[in-house]
Amino acid sequence: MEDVLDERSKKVLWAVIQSYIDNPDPVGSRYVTKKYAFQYSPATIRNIMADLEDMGFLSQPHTSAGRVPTDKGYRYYVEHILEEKIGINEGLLDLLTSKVSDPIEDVDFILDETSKTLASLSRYLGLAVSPGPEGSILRRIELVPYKEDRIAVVILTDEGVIKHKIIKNEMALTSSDLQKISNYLNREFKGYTIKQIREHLAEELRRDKEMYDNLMERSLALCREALYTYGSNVFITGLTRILDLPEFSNIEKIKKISKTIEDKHAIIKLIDKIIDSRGVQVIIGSENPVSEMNELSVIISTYNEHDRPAGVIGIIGPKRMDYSSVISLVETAARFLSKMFEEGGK
Amino acid sequence: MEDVLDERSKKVLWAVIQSYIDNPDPVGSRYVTKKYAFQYSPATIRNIMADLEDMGFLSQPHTSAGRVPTDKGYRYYVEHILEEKIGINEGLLDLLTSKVSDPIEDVDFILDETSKTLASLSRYLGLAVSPGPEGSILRRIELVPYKEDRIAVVILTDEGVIKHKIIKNEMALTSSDLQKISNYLNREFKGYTIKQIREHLAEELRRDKEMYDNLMERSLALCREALYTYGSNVFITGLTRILDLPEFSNIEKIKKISKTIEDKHAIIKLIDKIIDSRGVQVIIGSENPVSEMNELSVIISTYNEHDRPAGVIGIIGPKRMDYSSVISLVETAARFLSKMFEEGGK
DNA sequence: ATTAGCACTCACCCTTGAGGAGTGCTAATT
DNA sequence: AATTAGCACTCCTCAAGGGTGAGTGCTAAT
Repeated sequence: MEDVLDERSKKVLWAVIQSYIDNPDPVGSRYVTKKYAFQYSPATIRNIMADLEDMGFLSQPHTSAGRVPTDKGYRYYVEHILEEKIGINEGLLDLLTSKVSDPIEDVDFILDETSKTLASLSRYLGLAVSPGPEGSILRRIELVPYKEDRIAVVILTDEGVIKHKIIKNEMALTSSDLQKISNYLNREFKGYTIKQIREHLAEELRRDKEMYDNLMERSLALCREALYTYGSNVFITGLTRILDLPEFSNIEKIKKISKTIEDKHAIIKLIDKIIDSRGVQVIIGSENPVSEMNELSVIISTYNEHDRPAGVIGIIGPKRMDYSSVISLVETAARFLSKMFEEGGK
Repeated sequence: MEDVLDERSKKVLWAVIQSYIDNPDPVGSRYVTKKYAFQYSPATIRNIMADLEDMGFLSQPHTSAGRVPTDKGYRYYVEHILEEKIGINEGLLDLLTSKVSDPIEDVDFILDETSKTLASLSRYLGLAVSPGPEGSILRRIELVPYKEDRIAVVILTDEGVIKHKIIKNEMALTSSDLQKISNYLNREFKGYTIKQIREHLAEELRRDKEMYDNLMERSLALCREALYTYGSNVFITGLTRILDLPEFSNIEKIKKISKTIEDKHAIIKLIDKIIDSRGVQVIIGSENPVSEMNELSVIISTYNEHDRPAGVIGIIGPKRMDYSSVISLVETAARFLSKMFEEGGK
């Protein structure tokens, strides 16, 4: 969006949004002059506001009400008015460090905690998505005999994700068979991403089944089955807190948001659509392709492992959120996670 | 509660509750005679209702309104009026079988699915709690070297619960050390419950540290650390659906219930308090020791593994729920799970 | 270019009053 | 003695009406 506003208009837009973030009532011209000590009279402000409305940055709920920011207004605010220097949120960093660093846990635990911490500091919803199969590098695969006719497959990746699955031991593999298969799989696939392994397996099996000896064939079949269900986990926390916000005094909105939370599938879809660039991204209201979230804003960022985007961390809240502090929270959390995985992967 | 009512009063109480379950408006005398084709006039019904109110089974929101069942009324209804023959819900059984049986999954997946299915059939909240450390029997413990200085501990229990934890390898154990330790732990503790092992470990370590050789000491320390976090998982699903009920048109109630859902700790406490007898239990409104749930009813049942209560399955809903069908759903789910673990444990 | 003045709009809140569902009581009926 | 009809009474619900006030847009003065 081009930077089309003069300084004075920017200030007014800023004041309106600031006031609206503070308190979701339509903002009047008189209030702006008083609260933000403008040098102009309410009448002048009214003219400016009328211009801003013409340009689509503000709107009126009804003729004789004050103005409310539009999505376009928020967008302009985020891009051109907000302070560029978004700092690191030290409080969040301290909290995360104290919560997560001491006992070394797996990724799901860390992400759940991060999501909760983001939720509690922002008072909105915390969101975290674990690394998907695309970028996760296999560290180790372990086959453990389990009960008479089953095998527990445990997959460990570089990020510390542990997935497990119990599969049927239809081929009656013995304990030592399993040992051999594990060794083979580890030798063959360690260091590849889950996605690569999947593709590789699909191809191998298609190409020529007879090419390999029996044990190897079994290994591949096992591995395929275990990797089949490998996907991202989504953590969304903080519903209770968000219900205190005045915009959720309306049942319909609560329903929408709780549906969004339960249907984590939609979130993954959203994230797939959105994650192309790195850094913190801001999705405001109707910019969101998921229509259920058109009344919400989403601030997300990828976090990296070895400079490769792994998963996503973010905050979901009302459109009138305190963008600068939320962006700083998300930025901080993303850096924290990236650093954590950097260290962990050494 | 004693069976203190004559047939006629029972019928009236039944009619009031039935009507109230159908539609949460206070029930009037005229409505009862019409809808349920009573042989008496509204005036007679009024007299009976006044008696029921004196006994505490009904109450009036205000002088000129109809009656509403009290918790005591529901309790009497459940104990003395409800059909005793609670059948198995075939639809649920079919659904569960199709969802859960085919791929052999671990307990957490099965419980999550069961909870979702209960939620969708009842239109209330589905609840499932995985087996805790008390009764879970260790099947296998596996130590896998993970990255340079860490070990992944994987614990498999009889029910198919898999817990994993990553711990620091502070003692610089080699891969073959780990192998030896696993072997030792499996030999020593297989067949014991997690709780027993915990207690055993605590005692061993307290008694005499020098009594054992170095490796064994290390094993025990590792094992202790890994078992430390072993606890029940709680699955609660179906929030979206429950918001459609008229009793949750009130924000305060939504807040309460969402708090209850997020604070799974409270649920575990509730369940600990309540689970003394087997079979389906009904907790109505204020009977619930957790005060946040005083406007809700909870129907729960334990499910067994080898005739030993393992975890809990249930439904949480408004007090005016259709008790007979909900009880039947919970009963069916509990039997299904018990059977599933019976087979799985063979 | 800015501002004061003013008529106008419209949501919000409060009051009022009609309507109606339901009750309790009493007296009549079976 | 139990049941029922009749009736006065209660009190919730809802819609209509009117006052209030915040806020606007326009015009004319500064």
